[in-house]
Amino acid sequence: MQNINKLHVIKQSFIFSRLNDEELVELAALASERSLAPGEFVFWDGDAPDWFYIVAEGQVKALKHSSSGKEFIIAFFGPGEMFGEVAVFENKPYPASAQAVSETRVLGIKREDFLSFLKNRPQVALRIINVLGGRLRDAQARSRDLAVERVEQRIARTLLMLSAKLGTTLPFTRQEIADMSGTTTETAIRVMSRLKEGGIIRSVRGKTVILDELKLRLLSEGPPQV
Amino acid sequence: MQNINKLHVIKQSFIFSRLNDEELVELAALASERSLAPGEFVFWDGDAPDWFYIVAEGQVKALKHSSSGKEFIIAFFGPGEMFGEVAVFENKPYPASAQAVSETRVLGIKREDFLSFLKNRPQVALRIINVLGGRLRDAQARSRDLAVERVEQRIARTLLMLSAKLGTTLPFTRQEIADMSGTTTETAIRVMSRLKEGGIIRSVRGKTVILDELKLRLLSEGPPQV
DNA sequence: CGCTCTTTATGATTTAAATCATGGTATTAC
DNA sequence: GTAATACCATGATTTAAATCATAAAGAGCG
Repeated sequence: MQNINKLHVIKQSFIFSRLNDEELVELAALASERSLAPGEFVFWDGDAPDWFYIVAEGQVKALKHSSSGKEFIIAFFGPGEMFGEVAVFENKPYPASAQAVSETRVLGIKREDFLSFLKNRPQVALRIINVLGGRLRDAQARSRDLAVERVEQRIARTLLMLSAKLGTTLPFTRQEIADMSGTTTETAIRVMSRLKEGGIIRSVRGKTVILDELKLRLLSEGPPQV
Repeated sequence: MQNINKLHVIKQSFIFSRLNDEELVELAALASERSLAPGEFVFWDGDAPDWFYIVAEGQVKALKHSSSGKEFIIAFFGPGEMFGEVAVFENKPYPASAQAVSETRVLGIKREDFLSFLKNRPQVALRIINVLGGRLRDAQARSRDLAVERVEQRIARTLLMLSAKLGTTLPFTRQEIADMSGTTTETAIRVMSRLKEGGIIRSVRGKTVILDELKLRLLSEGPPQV
């Protein structure tokens, strides 16, 4: 019944995909499922880190607000991806909020259950290290970009990053792209209008298709005037 | 002889501090020492990830350059801290350069040696997860700051972050603070001159002392006009 | 000791991007 | 089917911070 479904989800996720059947069953027994409507929050920035999550279906975005209330999107997570793990490992409040984008189902595992499960599974730990390493790399590259690149390049990089993960069709509004690139909606619209004119992207309401990745890459790497 | 020294360094580091004597000796045998003059590079952005490092003595900074050559300082590492690990785990080129700040000694362990050592040490893996988790949290918070906060607040946060790690006396020039905060040297000087006038910091050439952490925290959290 | 180099300082000017403002056009809601 | 809402678009204005320019003072060096 429902546990079969959980098994499937767990098996699908990179960090658990190498578990044997017995372990999968054990883990599935620890997991509870939760359904979320679009816009609903899985947890809020500052909540106690009681649960470790995997996306089963749909999409979750991690976001943080500035002191003045502006939103910044840290990442999107799709089926099979874990989130909330940093807080769980450190036993500190979640450092960001997690919000369902679409109709979404997640699997949650209680902090203690997860940690004790992990204690005897070095392979899983190594996989987690891999995932965290990759995210750290991305986060640092992104910091650098936000610190020293200008908007046009930041937006280009955001688009490239997204397309590397999701393919050439990106289901995001200008507002969301702005919130990922550290700029305003208006500026994102302006920049992307130019990209459209240049034949680099095509877009309709809430959806952007990357047409010319090469040009986009050039743009992201150097100022046009060089 | 020299191995005693290595042992000491390894034991000092958070991720290895729980190893037993036998394991420590084994690991020390794998480690080679390297001395660096101030300004010398341990590795460059893009190099093959052949070595995993721990700082033995001195200080190493991780930095990245923008397409236009501007420098961005990702982090400083002191004695007992690991660096270069992300590249080693992912087996991808180092994502940033590592440069000795002062007269520095590091211990290097070959990628394969380190990974096979790790395979049978889940406790070490869990510790690494902890460190990576903490760094990821920091990197994401920093991205948010760079994306949505203004210079004054970013600089305040940089100072707070540094003082949380190193104490109230910070051995950095305005230029370095600027490179960590994603701004220019002039702007960092201006902002810090104001902090000085406000009695929040005291400073002499290349050194800054935080006098009023509370005020600094207020400044970092909200716009003064509110 | 004088010379050079680095760090701090400060003013003037420019510029990229934010902000303010307004309008059109799909989509969804009632 | 009309109203309300979300998204895209563009112009005008403002502003924060970069850039350009110049200078002084502390450190290091021959």
